[in-house]
Amino acid sequence: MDFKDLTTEQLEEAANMLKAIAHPMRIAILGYLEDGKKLTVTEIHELLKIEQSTTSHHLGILKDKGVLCSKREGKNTYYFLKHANLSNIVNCVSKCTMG
Amino acid sequence: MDFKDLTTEQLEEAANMLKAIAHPMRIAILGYLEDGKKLTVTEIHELLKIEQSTTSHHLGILKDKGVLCSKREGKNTYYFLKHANLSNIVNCVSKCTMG
DNA sequence: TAATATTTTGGTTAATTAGACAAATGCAAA
DNA sequence: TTTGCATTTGTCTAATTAACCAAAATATTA
Repeated sequence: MDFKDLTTEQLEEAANMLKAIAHPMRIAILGYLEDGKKLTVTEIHELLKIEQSTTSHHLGILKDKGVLCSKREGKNTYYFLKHANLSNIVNCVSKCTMG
Repeated sequence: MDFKDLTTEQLEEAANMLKAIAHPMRIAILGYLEDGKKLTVTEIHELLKIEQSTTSHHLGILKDKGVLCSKREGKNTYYFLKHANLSNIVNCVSKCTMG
């Protein structure tokens, strides 16, 4: 692939996705959503020990920018990765912080 | 790898790297630096048709957050990827904006 | 030394973002 | 319908970021 072929719109969409991911809490959230896992807002807020409404905000940002999808089932809303390979991004950048 | 094992510091470093990349111009810059390519500030500013000092600013951000390295040779400063696999990030997020 | 080319830094203003809280909405069971 | 749980939305202030321009710093050449 040749990135020089990306349009301005595609560059901005890509930037928006990365901007959505580029936050410690949101990276941690993605860490829990590998391999097609689906979690509710409450589960994530308990796992990460952050305010429930703050959790919802972060999930909303990730969904809005095309990183996550959500599906309501009864009282709960389950969140999960829109593209499986988005885990690679977190994977890759994490590797860089370790080596 | 288990992201739940990442420390707060590592999460923040990862977030800072992604934040540095998460900008249309900076994604475009990384697009030109695949495969170990090295380019000068002037070359990049001409390729992207943005102000020279703006280019330097963007490169400085990428270097400061550990995405790029630089090496001065004579009058010129060459910039290049610090980790080869950082191309994967741009690659991955670009794919998501195309399919 | 002086002049030129390349790059970095600093100052400014406008725009965006984070985090907290409160209020409102959606759903299910009694 | 009323109650309670889960989630979303709105509002606010503080902090961060972008882009431009001008000035300074670094290195080469005359």
